[in-house]
Amino acid sequence: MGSLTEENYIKSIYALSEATGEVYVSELAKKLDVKLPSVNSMVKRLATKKLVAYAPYKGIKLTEKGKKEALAIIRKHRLAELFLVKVMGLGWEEVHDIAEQLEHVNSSRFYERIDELLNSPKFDPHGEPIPDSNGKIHTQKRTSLIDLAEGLTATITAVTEDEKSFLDHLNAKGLQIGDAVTIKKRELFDGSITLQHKSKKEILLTHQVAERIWVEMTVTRS
Amino acid sequence: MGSLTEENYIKSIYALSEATGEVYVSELAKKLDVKLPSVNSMVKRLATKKLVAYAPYKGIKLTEKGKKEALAIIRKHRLAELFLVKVMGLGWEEVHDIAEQLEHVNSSRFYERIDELLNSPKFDPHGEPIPDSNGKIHTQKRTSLIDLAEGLTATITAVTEDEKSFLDHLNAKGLQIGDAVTIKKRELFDGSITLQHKSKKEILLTHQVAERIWVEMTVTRS
DNA sequence: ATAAAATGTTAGATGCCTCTAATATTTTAA
DNA sequence: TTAAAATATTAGAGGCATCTAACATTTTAT
Repeated sequence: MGSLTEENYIKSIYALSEATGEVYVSELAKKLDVKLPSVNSMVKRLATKKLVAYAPYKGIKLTEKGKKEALAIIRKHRLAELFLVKVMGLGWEEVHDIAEQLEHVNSSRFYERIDELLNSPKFDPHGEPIPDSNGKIHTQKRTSLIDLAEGLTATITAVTEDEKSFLDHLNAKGLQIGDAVTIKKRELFDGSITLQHKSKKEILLTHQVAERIWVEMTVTRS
Repeated sequence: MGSLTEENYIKSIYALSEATGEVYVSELAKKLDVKLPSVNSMVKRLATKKLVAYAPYKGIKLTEKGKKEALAIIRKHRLAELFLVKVMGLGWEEVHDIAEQLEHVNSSRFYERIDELLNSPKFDPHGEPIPDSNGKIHTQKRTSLIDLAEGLTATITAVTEDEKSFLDHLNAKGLQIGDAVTIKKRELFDGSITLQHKSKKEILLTHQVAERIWVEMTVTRS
């Protein structure tokens, strides 16, 4: 087990490499809110521990060992988020910061039990996949709001994006996980979508927002 | 908020001072499993932060500020233990180490919610009182197994002692929080007690063990 | 009352993680 | 193609938390 700081570096390197492939010292410094030399010396330490492969002036890459550690932390983070929402009844927009701390708890028993209580979930409340205990991510086809034709009804299952501003936006519109919505109108012009919500209110979502909302089709009986 | 290490020092100083009044550098070193000079320099740091009062070669005392911080940590520890047992279904003997980590989580929301879910509990699963959010401990008369007369029936509500060996001992005897027991026989000779348990088994407890078990009298209707 | 034992402190070093200031390399643009 | 801009590294220092070795004080027991 590395230190808390080390875990945060590993996690950030993983996240950045998922997003952009290569990871640079400057990006990492920005993400972790530390200065360049701090990153430089930490990356060197991580390299001696064989957690990253690193050559000066070149990008940073996680080794297999590093990747495994990253996935273990991400698993804990996402399990924690789901647990905070489903078991503890916290709002999806307020769980991220708590999960940032819980992800560093070192107790297989604790996370085993969370996994059991949640019935080995595959996605966290923001729609991100939860790696299994071996670090394997089971990706699975998912349908976004923008994939639905007009008139269809579906249930919101998750959202991507951890950002509080996004989650607050959805809350302000009155949307929650589990809500049933019907596509009222799809604007060809700007890709925005008008929903019919259970509250009977009509809700207008921009394309940018709608594509981040995952749904499950409501089965229509014949 | 102090560092994790600082919190552990504060907590240990509080625990030792509860047990013995005065706290000495050597006791603290033993409890925290570090060498004397480490304690010495940390205590000096804590003194400059006004968390402890300290004069060389004299004992260590928490200031009001230090005491407040200690009680906040203890509150979090005990809430966490109860939560792990009651909400997550973990065994009382396995929650201590996890709570040692959760007690450092910095989120009033998290602990507010735990407190709510547990309905503002007054005692943790080991029978220790839980300070309220102002650091006040509501002590309250409690009845131990050794206070009961023969023939009386009561329900186990908690135990003192955090030690795994003690908790394992009780588990081995088949005793759990919530179990109803009847006092079958009290030995004058050695203070041991024979219980009638719901499982219909008779259980023999030494005085030393029985006095650490808290019970609530079962109300007898007329 | 003093020597031995127990306890506590100081000095100086190390690892982790961060910083600023100075320098080096790589990329980009004139 | 070379100067400017962007990016990365090194050097050196500081705070936190720990250690070992050497020294100081207090307690205890003869």
